[in-house]
Amino acid sequence: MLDMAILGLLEERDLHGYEIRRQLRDNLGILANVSFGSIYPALTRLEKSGAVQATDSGPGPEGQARTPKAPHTGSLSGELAVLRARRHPTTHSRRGKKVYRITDKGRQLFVQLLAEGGTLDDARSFGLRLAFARHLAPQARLSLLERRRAQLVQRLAQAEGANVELDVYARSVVQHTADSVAQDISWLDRLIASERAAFHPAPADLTYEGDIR
Amino acid sequence: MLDMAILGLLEERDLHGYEIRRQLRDNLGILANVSFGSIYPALTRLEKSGAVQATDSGPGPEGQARTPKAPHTGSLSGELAVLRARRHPTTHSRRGKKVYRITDKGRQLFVQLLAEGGTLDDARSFGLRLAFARHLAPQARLSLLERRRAQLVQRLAQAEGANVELDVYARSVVQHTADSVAQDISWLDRLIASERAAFHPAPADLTYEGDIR
DNA sequence: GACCACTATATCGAATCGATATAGCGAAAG
DNA sequence: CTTTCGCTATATCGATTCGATATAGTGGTC
Repeated sequence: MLDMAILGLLEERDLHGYEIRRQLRDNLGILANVSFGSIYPALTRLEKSGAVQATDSGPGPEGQARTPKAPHTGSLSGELAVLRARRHPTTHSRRGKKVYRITDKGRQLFVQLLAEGGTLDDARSFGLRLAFARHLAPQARLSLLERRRAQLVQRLAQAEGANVELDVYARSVVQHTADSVAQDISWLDRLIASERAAFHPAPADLTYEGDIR
Repeated sequence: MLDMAILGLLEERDLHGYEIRRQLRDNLGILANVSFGSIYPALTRLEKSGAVQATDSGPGPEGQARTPKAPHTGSLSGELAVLRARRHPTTHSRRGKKVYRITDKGRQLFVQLLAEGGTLDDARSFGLRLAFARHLAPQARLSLLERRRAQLVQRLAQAEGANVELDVYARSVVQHTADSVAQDISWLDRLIASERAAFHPAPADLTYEGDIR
């Protein structure tokens, strides 16, 4: 789920982890607040699978590899930090920016994740998918919306006869959630209608121009 | 989060894992669909912490199994049987059940989790908390509602100026999510007003000559 | 020069999910 | 009668995500 979002952002431009998090938080923050504990592992596995490439960007415009200057702070804590870092020499990274670039394989994976991947159970996952839906073909976009709609309708139907024997608070929560789901459905209905209108630009026009089989 | 829900159910009566899942799904399913992969580990850690006790007992005192006369055929009947079973949950007491009972420590933990524990970031967590809010003291209940409200207001404010430079789909998702949050807030407002009315049972207590409408 | 806020990467443990394995049992199907 | 099917019931595994925490460079302020 997060992989898809990251790839979607990298479609626009190359980014490093911190920037990815900021863009997600600033633009889609109300939808999904993603933590670093998710982003960095996600970037690592995307790189490992070949979907993105990391380019170690230097501090200056020359972009050369940074000279590994030792932390000569003179403080005791600094020396201890160096020792600790040497004791765990896993990649022992210098704190430079790692700028990631999407590969062809990544673009392929992105569209696949967008169209089929993952569940569209929760609003989080579906919302992120829809937020990048401009990268989908029109019929795939429509299919995404309709599948989500069907899922919500089913969820609503299941909750129909369940309100019995609940106290005020539980019933209020269930009722409010059901109302929210109903509103999600009508929102999806508007989106679906809009999609169909874009696909058939003259729905009430019965001339021979728009051939429908 | 799940621990709280399990303890809340066990406050009512002793249950085993499968029943816990069914009750959650049937009653609060629209809110949170919990999988066995969460429930059984949760029960294990609750038992390990002393909040619940497992009694290896067979069929409990409820024992009255309804005889399901079901003259149905094939796979279609299977679906119908599922639907009917959900409406009329029959407690089949079968082999090797682990029935869990809440302890005093568990009741203590339950109220603590309900009032303070965990984040109330997502609707899932808060909804489950509120669903069991009858076990809270009135002022703790009010505090829960108000903290959630403040959190949503902040979230909404953060998303104010973020709509720029998003395409149609992303903007639609963000806008719809913001609308949902706004509706959540007014729902909370109604609940808070209702709580305050219950706490001050005579809001129209007008000693002076006043207008009562 | 001390302090603080922001940028930046990384790791850890815990919680949850979805899939899967295993098995008993009742009823319909053949 | 035996097979098959579906429901009940417990458990585990790998993957993902979160929140907390550690580390460190940079730039601005008092």
